[in-house]
Amino acid sequence: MAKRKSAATRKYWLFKSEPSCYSIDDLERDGTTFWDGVRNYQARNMLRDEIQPGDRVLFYHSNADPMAIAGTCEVVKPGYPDHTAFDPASDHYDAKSNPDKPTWFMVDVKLLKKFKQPVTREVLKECEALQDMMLLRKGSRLSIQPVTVEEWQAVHKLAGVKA
DNA sequence: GCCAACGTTGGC
DNA sequence: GCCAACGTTGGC
Repeated sequence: MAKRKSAATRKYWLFKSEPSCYSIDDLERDGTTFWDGVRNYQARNMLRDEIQPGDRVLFYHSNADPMAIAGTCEVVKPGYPDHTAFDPASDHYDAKSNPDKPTWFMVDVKLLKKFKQPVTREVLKECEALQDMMLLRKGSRLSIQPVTVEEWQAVHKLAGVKA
């Protein structure tokens, strides 16, 4: 699998997590983690086929107070089978999935930056440059979403951080 | 292949 | 806690 190394070919994404499940503070503690538990085919396809080492990720806290982009991370390992699907003890267990023919995939990410001031959903909604952002569309439930470079930059501007 | 019923997500 | 949007399931 070819690695993306240059900024020119880098892609940008947004990953959602409920902080009660896994937060940016957990990632700060761990440094690197595997992004398990995605059980949606559209998101799976991105994890398996599109997301590459060197790609950048906005870390979004969903179902939280406040809902916010809490920081960023970098993909360090491309898609590989999500072993939690085979573990009956896991919350993400999928009885129908088969280790010989994995259905669900995950990637590894490492923390890049925890924003000192998380960029809240409220602030995102007010930003002119983010009016088309998938995250802000009504009924948008995908937990893995593509982000444009312009959106990536706009979020950093709001965070007061160099992109 | 259609579609109603159901379960989940996630903002409000 | 509510409920709209969405994905999945299963009967036909």
